[in-house]
Amino acid sequence: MNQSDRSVRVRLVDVARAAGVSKTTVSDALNGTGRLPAATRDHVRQVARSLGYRPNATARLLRRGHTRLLGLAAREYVEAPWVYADLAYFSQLVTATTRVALSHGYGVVLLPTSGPEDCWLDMPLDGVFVVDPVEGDPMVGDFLAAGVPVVSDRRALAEIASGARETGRWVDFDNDSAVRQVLDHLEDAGAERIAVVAAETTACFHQQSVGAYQDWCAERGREPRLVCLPGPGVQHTLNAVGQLLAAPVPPDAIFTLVEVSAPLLLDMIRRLGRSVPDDLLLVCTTEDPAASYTDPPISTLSFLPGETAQAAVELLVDRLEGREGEHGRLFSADFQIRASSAFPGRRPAPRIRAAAGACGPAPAGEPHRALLQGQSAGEADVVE
Amino acid sequence: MNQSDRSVRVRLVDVARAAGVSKTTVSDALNGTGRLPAATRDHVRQVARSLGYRPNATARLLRRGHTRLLGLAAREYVEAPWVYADLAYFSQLVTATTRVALSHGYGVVLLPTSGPEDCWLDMPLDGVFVVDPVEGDPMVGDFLAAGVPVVSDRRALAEIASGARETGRWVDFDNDSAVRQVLDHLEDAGAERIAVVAAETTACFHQQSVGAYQDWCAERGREPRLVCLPGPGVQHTLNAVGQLLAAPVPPDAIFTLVEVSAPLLLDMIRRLGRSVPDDLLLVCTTEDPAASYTDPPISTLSFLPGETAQAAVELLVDRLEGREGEHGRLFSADFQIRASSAFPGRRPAPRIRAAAGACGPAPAGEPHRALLQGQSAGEADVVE
DNA sequence: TATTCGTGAAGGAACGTTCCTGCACAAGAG
DNA sequence: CTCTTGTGCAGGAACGTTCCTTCACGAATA
Repeated sequence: MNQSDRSVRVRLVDVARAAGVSKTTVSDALNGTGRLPAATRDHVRQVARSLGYRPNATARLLRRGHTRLLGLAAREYVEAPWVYADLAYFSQLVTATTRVALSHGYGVVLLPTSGPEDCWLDMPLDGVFVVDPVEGDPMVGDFLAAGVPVVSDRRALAEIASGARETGRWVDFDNDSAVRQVLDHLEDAGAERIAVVAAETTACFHQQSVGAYQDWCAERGREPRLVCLPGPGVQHTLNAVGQLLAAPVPPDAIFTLVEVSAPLLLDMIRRLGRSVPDDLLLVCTTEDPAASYTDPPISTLSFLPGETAQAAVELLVDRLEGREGEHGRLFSADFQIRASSAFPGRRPAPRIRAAAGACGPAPAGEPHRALLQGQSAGEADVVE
Repeated sequence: MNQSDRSVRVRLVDVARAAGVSKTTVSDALNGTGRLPAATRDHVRQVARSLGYRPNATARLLRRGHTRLLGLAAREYVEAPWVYADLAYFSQLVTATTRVALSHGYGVVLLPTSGPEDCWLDMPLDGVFVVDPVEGDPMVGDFLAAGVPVVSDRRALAEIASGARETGRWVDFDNDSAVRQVLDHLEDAGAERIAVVAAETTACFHQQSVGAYQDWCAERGREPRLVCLPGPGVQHTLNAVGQLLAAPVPPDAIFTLVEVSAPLLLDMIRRLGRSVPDDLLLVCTTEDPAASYTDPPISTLSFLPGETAQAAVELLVDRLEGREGEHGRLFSADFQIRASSAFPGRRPAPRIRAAAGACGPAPAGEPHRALLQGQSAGEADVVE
């Protein structure tokens, strides 16, 4: 957009002059507004076309007061920018966000996760979706202070800037309940030494999940078998599993909290001389549909990036367009039980299963009550 | 950005009034421009901070004349929007585009692939990267006509709007050469019945690749064994492979042109009673690093989404910032030969291998000459 | 004939910045 | 004392739209 371009670019007034009308008339003719006879409208349109006129988006935006642009930031790996494209969760989240935003007439801008302070404020955004914000996230604070509506996927961190005019919206998952659901299932299936593979990040998701695992073990007097990966990449995960299986008393179930190619993990386990599900039960946290096509099919825990993104965008758009809807939405993870997590020939004990999908803005505290109840009492909604 | 917001939002003039100076002074103080003593500058800055002033991005953009926003559109599945997030190629391309753009100070807007005519022109973009444009792509034409620089990943389609002031830039791959490289390799390894799994799309990439395969077969008097998938998804690919292997005289090598989870494919082939590479050689077009961790590791053909995106963005940014650099760049695909594509105990014949990586704006026509030469003569650059 | 009414179109003020121009004043040079 | 030079700041014109207000004019009505 340099000097030569600028001078050659045809503007609204140029069309007006060429058509022998005022710029108001041109604007009205092109936008379908105002009171104009069809003849004038057509004439102006034809002149505009022949001159190759294209409205300047920025000027229009300035006048209209909104940009119809939503920001999307993935904050999890702010400090050590892992290539989050490798994670199906993120790429599905990005795609879904874009699709839903577009269906509401909004474009999506991928935001920098780092950079000069405040640099994100230079972008003309109507609203922002911050994925996995960090503690006291400055980005969230900045946007709220600037009056830009924010939706984040962590309820606890949504309302950072307490003095701001804006108040953050949120979409969240009940991680604790999800992890317990998987662990309970493995326990019911007969597993006695459940190992967990997690990542060594400060991300809310991992912290909460690992915490839930440790609590669950403590409640039962079991020793946690936890491996935390120092970084991303297939190799680390394979190493971790190898290490687990090489122990004197190896685990009889593995639950991965990091995204890994499920078929590859299965192949790897076989190469180490174990068989799923005969020697080892397996549950993977993954969004990769390949997991259901292996032999045996692998049980998966999904955090529904599509649904999350859809809810987030809708929350944001409602706010932007003045519809005062709900302020947040709590989801349950989707646990798909497949052959990889049941010892053959052994029938799992009946168990309560929390309903998957949205469950509304439930009150905080004891989010996994249903599961605990199911464990002690065993009423209603018995699955299988 | 409704009425209440608008009235409450603090503008440059508000700061000026509060600080008792003119808006020029405020602007200069905040931007570090003009001739101002430190005292004034600090005072203004403090007042601005205390009022919570945030500059309006749109107004600034309008005045400055550029938005520092780049558009990114994936056109391949315009008509039938396949969920391209499932394809590692696309998600890596998106990530790389974003990363490189940000490193140059540009944000990236994900563009709609369909929608009301011209709707993409409503976004305030400095330039656009159109991935896999269709024949006579209106999006490319519109942007060029509007004076927005475009870079696309198909050389042939880059310069659609012949009358436009702008002329498209491009990044491209030598598909023909890549496909022949793989086929030659398989032939050298001893394969006699090479089957290809492709997708039934109008995308340039598939058309060219399938064409290259058919030509290659014709040159040798071989019968092509081609399966075209009717849609995306794991299931179709698995079905196709199953169908191929169920033939009376099954292929002894499979080359997939569609993205599929390589470990899953391997698992699937084993379940059908075949062994890689003993009964069947395998080469997969994929960007998934998991392919190199299986047993045996799988040979892959990669179209280097990261490098492509980087080159595209740099081409675009050079143009935007007035640096008249190269007009396009031709890449070679990266063929990684691993154990899955060599019959054990058989040593492949020596072969010429084209250098991977950028090879500059080579003249069009007979792009695979090097390979053909290598086949007949066999000079220089022998690999292995 | 005077008054209303609807239609077609023009003029110009916003939107909130940036930046060019110019004024007042003080200090130094002649 | 006058002329230059430099500093510190203010005024206001852009940027290219949209949209509110006004106005002219012909037709229908009182």
